[in-house]
Amino acid sequence: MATLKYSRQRESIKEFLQTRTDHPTADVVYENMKLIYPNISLGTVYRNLSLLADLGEIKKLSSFAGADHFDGCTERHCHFMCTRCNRIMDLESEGIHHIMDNAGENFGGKITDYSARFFGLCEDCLKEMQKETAEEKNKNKT
Amino acid sequence: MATLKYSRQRESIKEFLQTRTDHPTADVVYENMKLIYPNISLGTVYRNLSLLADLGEIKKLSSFAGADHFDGCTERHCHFMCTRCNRIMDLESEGIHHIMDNAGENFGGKITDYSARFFGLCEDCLKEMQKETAEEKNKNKT
DNA sequence: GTAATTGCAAAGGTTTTGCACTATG
DNA sequence: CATAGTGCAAAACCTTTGCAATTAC
Repeated sequence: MATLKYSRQRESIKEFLQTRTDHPTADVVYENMKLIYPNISLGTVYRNLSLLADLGEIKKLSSFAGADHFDGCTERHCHFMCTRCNRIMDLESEGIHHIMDNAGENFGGKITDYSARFFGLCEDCLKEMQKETAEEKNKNKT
Repeated sequence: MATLKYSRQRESIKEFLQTRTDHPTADVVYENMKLIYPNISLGTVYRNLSLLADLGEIKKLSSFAGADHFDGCTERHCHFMCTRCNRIMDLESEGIHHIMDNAGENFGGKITDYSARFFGLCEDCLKEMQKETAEEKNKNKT
């Protein structure tokens, strides 16, 4: 196995992800890294994101739409994605881990991990929608 | 909204997915459709998969790893992916739907759907691994 | 010095799209 | 005959990779 050497770029990428709660994509990480290292390349960002994920220091969130997202928080937790504004938010989910047991009950293999994602409207969009509905009603009255 | 017209290709794609339980990728669908329509194009397959998913007649399983997978079964259910052979299998999951309530408890928005995926070793791979472990032990003895 | 890491650019895999043509209703 | 759907090819998109130069140890 290759010995790990320090890299400023990798350290910055990790720190950046840890300060963000919005699960940025590789491209967003790249744009932000360019502010610190104007010559950094997208390849370096991808290589480091991949390496950090392998080391377990960040998490890669595949399977939302389009590009992968990255999460600086490595504790097992769930995500919510708003179908209106596409924001991805963390969700308290201690009480959910037990579904691994549920799922394993009628299953001959061995379940060691899971990923749960929730979809719907975030608080902000819910309010927006309610506002719009109210406006619709007013319009119909007049 | 555009009026829908019948298409043999689309019908075949839907039927094909309904006979399969292994969640094929677009490319696998394409290869199988070529047996029926030698001139069918990959673009047509993608367009129809996308259309069928929008109509709710199939389900798109985004990025487990690499290409998207498609599921002819549209009832809400969970999936298991074996980390050894990469097979994707359906999982009984009636008892899991309630996590939507759990997740909604401390959440200001509105949760309307979820997707849960499980990872680990499938029954076959579990047995393979046990066999290998046994062989290792024997080797060490002699 | 040796080997890991970088920047760059080219290539890879997957999916979408513009266009002229064909088939459905 | 109007227009949805098709095949083809090019492009778009996201990610990985080969290589020579740089940096860490």
